Amino acid sequence: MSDDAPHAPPQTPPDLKAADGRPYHHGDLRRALVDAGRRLLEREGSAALSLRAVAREAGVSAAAPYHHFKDRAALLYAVAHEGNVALNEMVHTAFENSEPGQARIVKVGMAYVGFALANPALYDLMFETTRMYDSLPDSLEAEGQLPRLLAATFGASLPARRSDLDRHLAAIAGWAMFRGLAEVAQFRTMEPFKALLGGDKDFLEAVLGRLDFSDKPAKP
Amino acid sequence: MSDDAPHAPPQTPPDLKAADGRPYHHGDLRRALVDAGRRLLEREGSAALSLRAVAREAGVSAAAPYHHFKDRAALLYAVAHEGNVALNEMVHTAFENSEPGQARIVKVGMAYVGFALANPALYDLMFETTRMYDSLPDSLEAEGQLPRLLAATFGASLPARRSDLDRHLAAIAGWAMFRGLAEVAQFRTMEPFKALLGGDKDFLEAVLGRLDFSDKPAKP
DNA sequence: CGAGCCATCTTGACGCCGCTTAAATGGTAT
DNA sequence: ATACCATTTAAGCGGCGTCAAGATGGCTCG
Repeated sequence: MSDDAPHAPPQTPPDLKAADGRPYHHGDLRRALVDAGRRLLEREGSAALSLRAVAREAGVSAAAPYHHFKDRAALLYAVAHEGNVALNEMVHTAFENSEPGQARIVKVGMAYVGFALANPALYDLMFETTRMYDSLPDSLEAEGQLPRLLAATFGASLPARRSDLDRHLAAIAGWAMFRGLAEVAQFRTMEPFKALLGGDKDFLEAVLGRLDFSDKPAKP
Repeated sequence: MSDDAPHAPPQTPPDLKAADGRPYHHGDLRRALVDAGRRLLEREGSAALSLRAVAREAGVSAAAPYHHFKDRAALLYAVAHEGNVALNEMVHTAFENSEPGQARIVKVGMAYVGFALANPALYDLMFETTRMYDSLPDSLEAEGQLPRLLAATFGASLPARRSDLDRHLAAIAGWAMFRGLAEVAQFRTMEPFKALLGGDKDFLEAVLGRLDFSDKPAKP
């Protein structure tokens, strides 16, 4: 019933790498598996991300990953986590290189959606696993930081007198907008607009320009 | 190379049901399989939607579905399609029972997101398959009608003098907003807000109330 | 410096899956 | 009644996730 492992807990955490020196046989198989996963993801799409394929790609037996990942989902989490770190970094940079307000919203949004457009397979994977991250402890730095960044992005664009609830609702709406746009922007239907506006970048800027949270009460 | 079947083309289309009378052996297995799929979806989630499981649920052999669906994806399409018809109907009703402008945006949005909240597994499936619908011929009524409804919803809320491009961009932004909100609204993180505001309905209304496309040029 | 520990990795196996091929079945039309 | 042919079944292939048991080899401690 407790949160301990079923058998006697070992001295080293079970699925964390050795932390300083390189581990025993392979030389950090966990790292190699995640890298193999990212390679497979780019090469053949997220459907090809099987444990066996990843093990094959890393040159180990089919059961080897089970000493580093509890199951297939755990491996996907690990790959998606790296994506979240990268996305978080891009959004963070966009946040810091912009002034508060509408301009920042557009810049952060373009960073977010641009990442999804540049790494569609990886973003898909992150997307699929987000629902399950959501019910994990928030010890995952990158996953927790991103909502906070967005809250800051949208919250700060509101007039100072507005309530905390208003800020939160604005952040939620903005987050939803980014996620939705990241999805829709990949649709074939969008290509005419992209062509008309001169590419992904201008298309995103035009759509994000429609967002305005400047001054609107939560309950009319 | 042609689009004909590999063997001699039969008199009736291969994967459409018999259209009036009930077919040969089972009595409309295609219908039964889709129903079994929806049942399984609600009971065990979209991961359990295997062809074998659906066949088992319908009480036929594992290979039987292949005479009604080209592959697993085709079955998922069929189930998702029914979801799209239902969603389309709800959105259509919301559209007709509202005045143009901000009020309609909120009503249509609540219908859309409300459907996703009420049928999470089905919406997920629709969501996953939308990307592939997008590259299909638009002979699918419900799938094509929904974007048009949203375009009307957002386009009509713009002042008459605005350009067609503006209307389209507004529709895209709105569509993205709905999709994103349908996703985010299912997160555990949203529960405090829902509790604070008094439930799903008021939460959605509050967030959707943040959307404003009333008067904003496409290129500032 | 040698012996043993124990995490790591392999081998082999089980059940489920998507999908194919060939044979059986049973409405329907002649 | 009979022949046709769509429909369904039976059997099988390779791939998958996962587990149990054994082999391997780096690390630690005597």
